[in-house]
Amino acid sequence: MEAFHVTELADLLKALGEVNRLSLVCRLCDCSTPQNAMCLCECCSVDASGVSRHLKILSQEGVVSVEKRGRERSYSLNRAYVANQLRALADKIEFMEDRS
Amino acid sequence: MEAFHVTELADLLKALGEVNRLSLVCRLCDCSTPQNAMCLCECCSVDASGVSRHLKILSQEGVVSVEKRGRERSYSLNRAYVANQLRALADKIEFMEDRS
DNA sequence: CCAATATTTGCATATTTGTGCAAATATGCC
DNA sequence: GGCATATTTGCACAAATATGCAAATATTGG
Repeated sequence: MEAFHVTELADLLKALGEVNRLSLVCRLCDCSTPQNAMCLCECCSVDASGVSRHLKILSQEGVVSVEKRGRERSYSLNRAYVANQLRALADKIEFMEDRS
Repeated sequence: MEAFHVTELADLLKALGEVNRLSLVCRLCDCSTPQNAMCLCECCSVDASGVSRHLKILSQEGVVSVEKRGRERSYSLNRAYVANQLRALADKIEFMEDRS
């Protein structure tokens, strides 16, 4: 029985493993308040439509949450979720499972 | 000044974010001794040449180490390295940086 | 040296992915 | 209502990626 759903975890890592998306995530790391997409455009080298698509992928993978506010959408990091997933994998990798 | 080299970290995550490669990594997780490629073939749905290519990518990203032994190559996980990278990202994501 | 085994590489290919632009959509503001 | 702003979507396209097969390479063991 696999402790991980390999496919789902791979999807999460793939979402994080693109440089512009990871830049978006790093940018959101340092924001205490939710940010809209226009503001996030500045941190990566794609136009608004590209940012929109990247944020959609991050949202689908649970990396960010989006809240509609007027004509803007505010994005915020799901810090605990992402950190826990990464740490779970780190633990699996570092500490071999006991198979007694 | 960025604590992370975003590009390099993205490359690592991308290497891990493919389902067959992550399967290989998970398989190596549970091995106390280095494994050869033939043996690793069983855990993912690609032929030997595909496994060879995936292992090469993992090796280039520092995920696995390879040791030549006769006509076989033994692969082992760089547990500490990968775990530390993942935890560093987890920490950055979870704990917002102090900008005092 | 030869046969067997393990791995890599060249080639072709199908699929996915990232991207920009322009158009469409949504919504606030006057 | 009508304009301005924010975001999404359709389309086209180039580049990257994953894959299998067959051939090449490496190396062991007899």
